[in-house]
Amino acid sequence: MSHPTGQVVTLRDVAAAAGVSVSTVSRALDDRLPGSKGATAERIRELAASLGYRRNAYASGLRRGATGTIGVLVPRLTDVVMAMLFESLERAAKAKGYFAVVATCGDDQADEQRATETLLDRNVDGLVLATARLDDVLTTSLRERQVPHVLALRSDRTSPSVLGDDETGGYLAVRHLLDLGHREIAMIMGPSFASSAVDRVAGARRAFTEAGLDLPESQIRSGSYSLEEGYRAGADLIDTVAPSAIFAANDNLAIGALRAAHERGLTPGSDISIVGYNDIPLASRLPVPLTSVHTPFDQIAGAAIDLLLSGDEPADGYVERIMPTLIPRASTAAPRRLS
Amino acid sequence: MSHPTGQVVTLRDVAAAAGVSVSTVSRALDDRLPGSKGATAERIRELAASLGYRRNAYASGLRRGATGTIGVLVPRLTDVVMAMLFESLERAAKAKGYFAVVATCGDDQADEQRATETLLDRNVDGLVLATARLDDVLTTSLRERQVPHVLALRSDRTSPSVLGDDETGGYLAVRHLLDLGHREIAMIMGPSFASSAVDRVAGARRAFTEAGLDLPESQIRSGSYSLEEGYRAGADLIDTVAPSAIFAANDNLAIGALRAAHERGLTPGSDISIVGYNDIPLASRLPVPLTSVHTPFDQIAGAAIDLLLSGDEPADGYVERIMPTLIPRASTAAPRRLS
DNA sequence: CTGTTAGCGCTTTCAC
DNA sequence: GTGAAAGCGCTAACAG
Repeated sequence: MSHPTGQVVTLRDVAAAAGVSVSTVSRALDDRLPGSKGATAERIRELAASLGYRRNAYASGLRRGATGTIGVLVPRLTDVVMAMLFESLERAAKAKGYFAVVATCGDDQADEQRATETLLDRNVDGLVLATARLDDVLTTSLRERQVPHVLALRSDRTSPSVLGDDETGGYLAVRHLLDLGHREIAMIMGPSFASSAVDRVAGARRAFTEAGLDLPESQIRSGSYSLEEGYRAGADLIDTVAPSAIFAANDNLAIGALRAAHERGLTPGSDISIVGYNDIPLASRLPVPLTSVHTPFDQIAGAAIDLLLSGDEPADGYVERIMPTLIPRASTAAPRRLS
Repeated sequence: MSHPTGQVVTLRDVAAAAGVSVSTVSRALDDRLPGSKGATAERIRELAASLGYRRNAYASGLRRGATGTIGVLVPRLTDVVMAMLFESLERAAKAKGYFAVVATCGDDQADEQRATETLLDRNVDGLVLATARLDDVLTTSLRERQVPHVLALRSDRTSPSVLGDDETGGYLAVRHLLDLGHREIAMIMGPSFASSAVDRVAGARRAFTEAGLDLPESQIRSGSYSLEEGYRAGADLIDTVAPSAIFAANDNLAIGALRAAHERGLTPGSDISIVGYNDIPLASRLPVPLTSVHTPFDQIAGAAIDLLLSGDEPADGYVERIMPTLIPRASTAAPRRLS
């Protein structure tokens, strides 16, 4: 590459052109503190713009000790849920004058560790993690090292977190099925190390209990949040439990279950009801649109960035929960009458 | 945030601990040039590791004039195609010791411009763009400013590009349908500013011509690469042209068309055949698995990174094309006999 | 192979 | 308000 990071116009150039010193230019262009800055400042700013001056983020960051960059860690971006979260974080960060960089680390704890170091090496001012496990070790070390960080979507129950209210979401989903008249309800919960999965089950349980019913372990399948897992678990549940409805703790799982149902000749909505979670864009656009619990990613991301940049250190276990909404669609309906 | 970018251990600390000068340490830790570096070097490296030293990427980048960072620009990450490309680029970059940062810019040309400047402001050593238009203006300015860049997936026919062989892919898709016996084939092409869409149509045309057939404009719909577009176009084609098969230039479009077919009581595979493009993970896991043209993202990303880092400036119009493969699945079958 | 010296581009005291 | 000077942490000449 011929022309790597060769600075085009520097502060020196602007200073020379304006006939002032670099420090004056630096101050005139410093948009952090006061608003207006007198006449010369305005002149300098116009000059800088016309020369095409752009601040060198590295030099600036080196001196300031802060880089205006927020690191985001997600397991994968090919999971639309994570892509949506990142896009929301990117927007929220931008609105505050920050730039978001992302690293992916899969589900491996060692890779998570490595990816975090990589982000920290890039001098990020703080971290948003969507990878938290209930038994997380990484977050402990971040707290010890005093690295500013916020967990999003999933919590370890200790580091500051911004989550969807998963318990309520789980409750809403099952309550919806119960209201339709379903009694044989099974659940595909997702990975048991994720607070989102655990909390959604807890909410589901509450709905059952409230209706004087029970959610036996034999009707719950756990695993990852993948399509395959949904397919496997859905097939297994239909074959062994034959439920009239399935609540999947994630839209991917629900779509996998949809396929299992289809293979067995069951039509979603009429032969079997299926509820997903997150309301990814695809959910409403499937051949049979999927009932799902909508997660407000923009709100979660906004709150996460605010919390990260607020500067306060919240007490251990501090959590903000954003309320989800159930969106009923064609994949759920009253169960078939026994004939 | 209490403890922003406060360097923990610097070269000075390591130098002091080792009883040598900072430049000695800097050289011992410079993993760019020779391999082994004698005894003291080894000792220094161990010491640095035990002290937990991490090079400050900003200071290093400032001095070196290169930052080991590659900027990636995509329209959106919630499009799985773009997410797959980015994840592949991230891996390919990492394998070469680089870090990939991404920015999203939607389909707006002004936002594309802004996002590019943002990436350039972060001193990236080069850019990979998946946003190229046939009438692109941004790429022109990048060439003028001598910014090292490579286009991926889509080309402007001028800047160096690494693409799937879309013409061949389009040919394979239509050839497959023709071989099954289809004659009434319609096409949903995607955005006409994207070379991928245009080339896939060209390939499709070649297959038609070769079979002594024709692809009239009235059987082609263009628009975006979105699910909605697929739904709209699919519905319209079915209602007006009533084709026995549809080739969609993208899996999203195909899935949208699937919904339109379903709404009209048509079962994919038996009543209507549908082919997609890219073979996203979801394609094989739909209730009716989707026939699709597989795009090898890892190869494309690897070639793009290699080309970017090679340092040569390829001639205008230089393009590498990676061969796709057709994956037949249940969504395509021989047409219904006229009864 | 090692240390000294200078400086990447910017920000920030500190005087004026 | 402005400028001179120092320095963020690191690397690259240049001598030795």
